[in-house]
Amino acid sequence: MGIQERKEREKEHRREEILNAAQKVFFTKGLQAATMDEVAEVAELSKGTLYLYYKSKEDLYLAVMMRGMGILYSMFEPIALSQEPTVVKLVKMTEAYYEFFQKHCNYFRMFYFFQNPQFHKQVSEEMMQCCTGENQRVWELVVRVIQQGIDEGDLRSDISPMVMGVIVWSSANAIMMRMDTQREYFQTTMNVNLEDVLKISNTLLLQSLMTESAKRKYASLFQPAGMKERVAVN
Amino acid sequence: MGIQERKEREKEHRREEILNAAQKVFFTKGLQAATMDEVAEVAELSKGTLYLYYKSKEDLYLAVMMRGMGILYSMFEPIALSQEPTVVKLVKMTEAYYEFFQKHCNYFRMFYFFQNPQFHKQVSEEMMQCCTGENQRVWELVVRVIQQGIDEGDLRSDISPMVMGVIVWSSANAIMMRMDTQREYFQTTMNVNLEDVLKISNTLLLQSLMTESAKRKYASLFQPAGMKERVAVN
DNA sequence: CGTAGTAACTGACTGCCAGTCATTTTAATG
DNA sequence: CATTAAAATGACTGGCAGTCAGTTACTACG
Repeated sequence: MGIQERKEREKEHRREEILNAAQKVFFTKGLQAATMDEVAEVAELSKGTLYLYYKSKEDLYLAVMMRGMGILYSMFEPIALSQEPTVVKLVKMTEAYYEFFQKHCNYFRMFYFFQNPQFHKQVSEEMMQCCTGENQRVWELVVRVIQQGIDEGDLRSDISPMVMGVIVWSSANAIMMRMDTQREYFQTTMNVNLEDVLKISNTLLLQSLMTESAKRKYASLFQPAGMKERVAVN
Repeated sequence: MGIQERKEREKEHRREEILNAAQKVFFTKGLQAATMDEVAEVAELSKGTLYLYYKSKEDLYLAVMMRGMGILYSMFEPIALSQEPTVVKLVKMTEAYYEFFQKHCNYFRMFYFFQNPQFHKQVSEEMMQCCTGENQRVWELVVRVIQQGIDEGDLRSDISPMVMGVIVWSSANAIMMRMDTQREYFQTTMNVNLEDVLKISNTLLLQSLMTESAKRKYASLFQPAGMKERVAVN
């Protein structure tokens, strides 16, 4: 009975095609302005069919967002699994997240909505669990590296790895969100370069989480984080 | 001609009443689920009248949000103008922001939308400027205090006050947003208490922005920021 | 083949809501 | 009381998410 299996494959393929169409529309229009009619048109299907595969516009939106999470995971994984020193791994992971933000800005933007509780209400239970699961996967990667850093004595042992993770992640996230929405505003009206802000913030936080011995060991990593020069203008 | 003036007052009063009604509805339903019909009903006016006073639902939403900004300003101002040492002021301001978050959570939530570029498009130019102006007012208060700290030698001089402001503000904001949306999630599945995270994050950042002399001077301020105990469970 | 049965798909339709505008109400003025 | 301007109204429009009765395509079996 290869037919059942072929049908499964075709169904999966349809799901993907709908996702491709939705991605195009959401990327160009955003959640609000995108319409299911337009997604249907791009997918060359009727609107009704979309609802056979996804429960709502919001579910579809999250399904696209999950692709982004997958990409982020695939960028973090090789770093986490590499043989480099933990502190280096952490620096590389923050850089990777910034790279993700730059190269996959549209996915990054979708993460906004996941933060908004109003949005949560419009999403099906399953999709929500699916997302938190994917989220968890990425998160565990981060925490594992931090734990390793603590075990090796490079990171302080008086703060739990999860707490460290939340601190570093949240602040990087917040600054990148600002880059996305207000980069020019900060640049022109305040002469603040948000790329510098991100670098400085990451450096300060990471250093304050490191042990004294690690600071000495990895001092060279942070030396050229140019704070003085750019600021001196003012 | 006192009549003109009375009419002006009445008009202003109407505007306020509409705002009160809108606030009630937005606070209970959120932006999406709230309808202009409902606001009209609560305001005991017809829907058309709302549009004589506010250009759109989103404009009305931002008008309510501005009240929140005003409250925040009124909480920051006395601290900024007080005669206490700068480092103490900064600590108090972070505490004040947390207090704002707790007591005026509904306003805090509205700030989310202001961050979303998709939302911006639906707002009139005037209202947008009005908001950024109010935002600026609060911001200047923060930057002024930081500048003072630099001048007095308590804060490092190699990072601009604006950059420091963005770093501290963004990270506090991000963590409080998480408190609002995922407090239980973090508590139950990860045994992370976000109140601790906020405190630790603020402490770490503030300390890394302080000069060596200031760290010695104000060491007592940060001593009891209990990191070890709570975490030791795990 | 042909036909019964099922899975996939369709698009007209419903309900909801933001925003509009012709009409009505209110109130100031002479 | 008549005139006029300002304020308020609510029926209406257009657009969209989501539905469902009906159609089509595909498979299995006699």
